[in-house]
Amino acid sequence: MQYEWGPNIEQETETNTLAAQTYNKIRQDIISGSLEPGSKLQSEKLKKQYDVGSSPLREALTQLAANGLVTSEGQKGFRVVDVSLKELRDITKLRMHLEVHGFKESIAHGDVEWEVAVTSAYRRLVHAIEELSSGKSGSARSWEDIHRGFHLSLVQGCGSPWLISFCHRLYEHFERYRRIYVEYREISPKILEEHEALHQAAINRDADLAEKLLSEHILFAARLTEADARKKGIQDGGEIIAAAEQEMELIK
Amino acid sequence: MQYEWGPNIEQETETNTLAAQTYNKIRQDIISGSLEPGSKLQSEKLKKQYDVGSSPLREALTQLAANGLVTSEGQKGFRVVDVSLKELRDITKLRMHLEVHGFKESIAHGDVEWEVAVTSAYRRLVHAIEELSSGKSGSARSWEDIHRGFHLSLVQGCGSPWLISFCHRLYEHFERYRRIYVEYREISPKILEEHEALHQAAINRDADLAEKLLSEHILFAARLTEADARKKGIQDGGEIIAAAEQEMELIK
DNA sequence: ATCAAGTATAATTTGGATATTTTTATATTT
DNA sequence: AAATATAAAAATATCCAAATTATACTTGAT
Repeated sequence: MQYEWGPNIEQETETNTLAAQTYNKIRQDIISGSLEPGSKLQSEKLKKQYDVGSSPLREALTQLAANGLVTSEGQKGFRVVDVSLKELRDITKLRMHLEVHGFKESIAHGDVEWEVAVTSAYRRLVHAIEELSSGKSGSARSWEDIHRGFHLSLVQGCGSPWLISFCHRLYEHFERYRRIYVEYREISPKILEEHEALHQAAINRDADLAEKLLSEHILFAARLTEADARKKGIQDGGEIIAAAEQEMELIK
Repeated sequence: MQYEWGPNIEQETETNTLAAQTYNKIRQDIISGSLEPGSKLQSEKLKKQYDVGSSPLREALTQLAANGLVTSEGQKGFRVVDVSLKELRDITKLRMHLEVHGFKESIAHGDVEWEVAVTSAYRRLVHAIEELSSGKSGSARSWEDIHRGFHLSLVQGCGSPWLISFCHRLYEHFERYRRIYVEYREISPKILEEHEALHQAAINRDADLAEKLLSEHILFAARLTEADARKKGIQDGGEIIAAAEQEMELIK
């Protein structure tokens, strides 16, 4: 969150403290699902696994806890935060609300720098899709990073560092659900089309279209995730109706 | 953030770990302004001041950094996060956006428990005002806690733990600006009236009125804070127009 | 089966070791 | 002589490993 130099991408700088490196590694492992939801994070095991001492590890876990990827109870250590359909829906609704708001603000107030950033992110996305479909997977950044980069670029121009940081956090948690539950599919032409449309809406500054496209895009991803999560037997939060779908009605 | 037991007040449980206690103390001191914005947080001094060792202190600071009250740069330690009019406006806009949204959601979906909670929070507020104006200040909870309790109760029924947690964080940061800059005034009858109106709107489930009242309430507080901040020479973020005021136009 | 005491395990904290940054002093160049 | 560059010293952030304290488990008695 910085105001002097304008809105920025949340620091991904390779901070060299052990604690920061460990934070990134564990974060990756939680989002990718290799550290399972609800599982206990025992310090001794983690110290061996990530080859660090107590202090950096503890610092990493504390940070993760503050970001909501880990829970920390009293004197009982840390756990990977649990998952539920209820929370998936909550995250989805709020993502729709905030990202759409941020996107429209970007469209209203974003400067040329923002347009350039969106286009760059879009080009990287296209490039990554081409590489993936042609087999060679050797891109520097991962598909996940590039995809996140595009979505966050849309709100990057809104002028509100706070809103941007909230969108980051929500995206991160949403991504965890997707990576845990959605089984890999070929990247369909539909994906490319949707992102192209979003890019166009941004460049054309078409706020209404932007709202419609982004809402649908997020909701579609959420539906897919929820469907696959059900198959794999995620615990239901106890509700029947996907509240996010109601929200959609308002848009149509 | 918990889904099993429904929306809840962010844990204020007296966790007994030293780190948690230290976190609370430093947090208080930052919000109250006794630890000045931008000032360096030197570990040796803090260790003496709060009478703790390195690890709990570091843990507290790490947590504060993740919550945005503290910045931590590379190997250069921690600082109290700086203030600017630009950020005050950002927080204000987003608070208006999110708290109003949460309040309306509470009105739409909140159950009886929520109504009870709002009324309780309101009664505590009235009681506190009476005590303050009659001189005896011996209430258990501080005025700040009670006031925060009331405002957060309004969004408590919205059914979205994520939205609630965002409102918490924004309120916390907004409160810091207020406590640092707004010079103490008698609690005017206006304050009591405004909160009574908010309470009534909640109980009557009047969403439109709720939106109007809460927007105005937040904006009024922001104006007051900004005015006093200018007097005391806060650094301006470089903008001239209070963007939040535009938002108000939409409501009228 | 339930409870209590004792043991084992694991989280938290302490205090000090290591590595980095900042400051100060000295030397070199313009 | 002033300014810049280099090197030593001080300050301070980060990290580790041992000591402490709290929780979880086991065992034996009621």
